[in-house]
Formats: sequence, C-alpha cells, structure tokens
Amino acid sequence: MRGAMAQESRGTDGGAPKGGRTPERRPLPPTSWAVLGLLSFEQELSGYDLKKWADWSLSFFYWSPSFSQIYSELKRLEGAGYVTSRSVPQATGNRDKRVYSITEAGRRAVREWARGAAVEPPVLKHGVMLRIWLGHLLEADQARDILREHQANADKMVHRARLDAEGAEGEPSWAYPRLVLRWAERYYEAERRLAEDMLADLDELAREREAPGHGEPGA
Amino acid sequence: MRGAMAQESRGTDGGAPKGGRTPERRPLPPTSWAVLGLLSFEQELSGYDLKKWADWSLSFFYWSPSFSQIYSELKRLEGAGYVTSRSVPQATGNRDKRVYSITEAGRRAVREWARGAAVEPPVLKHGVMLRIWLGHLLEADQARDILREHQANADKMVHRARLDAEGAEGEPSWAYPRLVLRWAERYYEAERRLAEDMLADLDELAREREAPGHGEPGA
DNA sequence: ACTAACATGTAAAGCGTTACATGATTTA
DNA sequence: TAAATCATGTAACGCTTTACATGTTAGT
Repeated sequence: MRGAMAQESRGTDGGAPKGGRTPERRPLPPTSWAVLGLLSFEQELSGYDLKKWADWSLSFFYWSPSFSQIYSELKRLEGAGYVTSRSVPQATGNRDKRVYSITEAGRRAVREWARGAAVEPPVLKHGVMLRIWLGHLLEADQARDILREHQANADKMVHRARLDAEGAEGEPSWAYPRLVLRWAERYYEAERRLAEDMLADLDELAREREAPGHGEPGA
Repeated sequence: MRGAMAQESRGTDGGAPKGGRTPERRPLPPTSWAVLGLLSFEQELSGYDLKKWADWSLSFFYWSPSFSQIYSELKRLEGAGYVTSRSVPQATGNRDKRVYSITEAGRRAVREWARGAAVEPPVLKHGVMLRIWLGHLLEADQARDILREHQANADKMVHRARLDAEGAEGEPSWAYPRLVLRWAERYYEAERRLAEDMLADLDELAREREAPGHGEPGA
C-alpha cells in the first residue's frame, strides 16, 4: 500500500470547511509563518530538511525549532491547505521520506502576513542580564565572570553568522536571508561590546564603593 | 505564633515533603526566579506592586508579566516555602491586599540560582527580522518602512530606559538594576543603529539589481 | 564497536497569554 | 460620567519543550 507511484498526496482538504461550522478560522501563530516562510524559498523539503534550514538561518534571530514542533506545524499547515506533501520512498531501505511544498494559497497567505503584520518590538529574554540585575546576590567578581562567558558565546555566534552569510553568497534567491545574517553578525558584535561597557561600569561601581563620600555632589 | 495582628499567614508548608513521595522536586522555571528576585530587593510587595516593578525594570530585557502569571507564580513560590504572605486590610473599603515577603530559604535559593546557573545565550524572537528575511514577498520599499517603524520603537525604548535609570539614581540598593537599565539604553540604541546599517544594505542591494553584471568578479 | 546523521512521529507536561469576573476609589 | 488605578483571582487555550519510540546507513 502506501504509495503506488511514490505519490499518495494527502490532506488537501483545507481551505473550505466541509462540516456546518468552520473548523479553524483563528490566525496562525508566528512560528507557522516561519515554517511557511522556509517553504517559500525551496521547492520540496522534508521535516528534517526544514529543521536544518531553520538552524542555519532562523535560529540567529527568531527560532530554533525542535523536530516535534516542525512536524506538528507541518500538520497544521497541511490542514489549512497551505502546504501539500507526498511520500518519497528511500532507495536505501531507510524509512520513507515525506516532502512538503507550499501551495498557492500558502504563498498568498505568507505574503499577506509579511506585508500586513504589525511592527512589534522584538521579544528578548536575557538570562545573563537577569543575573547581573541580581548582582547584590553574587559573590565578588562573579558578575564579571558571567559577562566574560557571555562574550565568548557572542563571539561564537558572530563566527557562525559570518560563515552562514558567506555560504549564502552568490545565490540571488537568498539575498534577503543573507542581509539578515549580516545583521545577526553585527547584532552579536554589539552584544559583545555592550558587555564590555558593562564591565567598565562594574569597575566604576567598585571604585565608588571603595572610596565613599564622592557620591555626586549635586544630588 | 507567626503573627497575630492583621496577619493570617498561609502556606508555609513547603520545604519538607509531608506525604511519602516528594511533591515537587523539579527546579523552578526562570520566571519564578525573576519574581523571587524582585522580592529580594524590597520588604513586602503585593502582586500588583510586583507587576509594577517588573514593568519598570525586567520588561526591558527579560519579561513583561501578566497579572495572572504573577499571582500563580506567587502561589508556586509560597508552596515551595520561598515566600510568605499576609493579608492587609485596606482602610478604604477596597478589597484586602495580600503582601508577600521572601523567606530565608527563598533568599538562599535565588542566591544559589544566580550564582550557579549556566550562562546561556539570550533568547531573541525578532519578528521584524523575520519579515525582512521574507523580503522576496514584500512590495518595493516595504522593508524600509518596517525598519523605520522598528527604529521609532527602539527610540521609545531608549527614552524609557533612560528615564527609569535616572529614577534609580542615588538608591544604593538599586545599583545593579541601574547598571542593567543603562545596558538596556545602549542595547536599544544598538538596535537603532543596526536597522540603519540594514537600510544601507538594502540600498546597495537595490543598486546591484538595477545595474546587473557587476556581481563580484572574483566568484 | 560506537557515534552521528538520516528520518518521523506520539504523549505528556509545563509555560505563558488572554479572556473573564468583580468591585471600590480617584482623577479628568 | 467616563476612564484610570487599585486589587486579586479563575478558566481556557495554545505554544513549546522533553521524553519516548523506532530503525538504517555511513563514517571513525
């Protein structure tokens, strides 16, 4: 069974509801748009491929998905009629592969989302800053150690983003992803610099505490 | 007897398990540490107060909590024995207020967390960059519009962080929060600058597309 | 012989937001 | 008289991660 001619396309029921009540008219969550967005570049991708592409570019500024989330997003998108899939038997006796493509409706939907969405401030969850913010609970010099480790992490990201951006050179269809990877490179450089500034501020704070009585005379 | 006047302290059962099996030995989620951290500065705070303090500082780099989350976190922390609460009757016929304080066990726990947690890369979810990344779906100049609106948002954040940092001046116990607010100020300035660089890159991309054939000769 | 990569999924549990519910006081 | 502030919570829902389940092939 399961694929006479490597085809067996499934679930193109989406779009129009079949029952009396609408099955799901709620807007898709942002991560769905990210997956659909990935499919708007390439022809056919498996869940496994999608994870790789996401790690290669989206992970720097948006999202580092798990396999399980990729697969459930694909199911959702298929239910909405935004992607179709077909099963591809593997030559090597390995498990069959299911590859996904964006539909015309899907392409229209991402385009509308990308054009019409509101400009919202980025969401940042900075655990390092949370710990510095609790500096009164740290031991002497521990804030410094945390910041230096954070800088090392930022350096790694700079290099990764640079490599990935270079990998995108020459491909005209990746012009925008390349732009964003360049942005990411600079972003993590900025993180590094900001940590440097904060280290200087910590020094100043320590100096003020060693020599009290010099507190701003104006206040 | 732990308070007889306007007291009614509840839920100090935490710490040691009462049944045969341990009720919850899982580590607290990061947002719990954020709430406990807030309580490590001030003596007694209500859920409402906590929200205000969180908006004032944590919201810039970590978390902008909802009331419902604050209240459920407080319940969790009370169950763990990290905070205690007492009810304070309001003079004005308004609903009673419940104020929370950190316990010694709580203070020890946050301290250990702040000192021992791993340095993890910050989590960033940048919707603006996601849309630029999908630039091939946008209309001409739309990427630019998005970036400029993003810059305006960043400017607002710079001003807010500056004001809040100034508000923290002179209070020695807020030295570290003030440091982090200064960091936030510079962070949003950097966001602004990065958007400026990207606008320049977009111009360059447009020029390359108008005058083709100049593509890097070395490749 | 082991590890990494390929390949896809289910189940459970926790995190977090949004909507709902209630009501007094103060300020415009 | 309308809105904002003070004040606390429940319920529902949806997003996300983690653990589990399974098996082949290629490289070290």
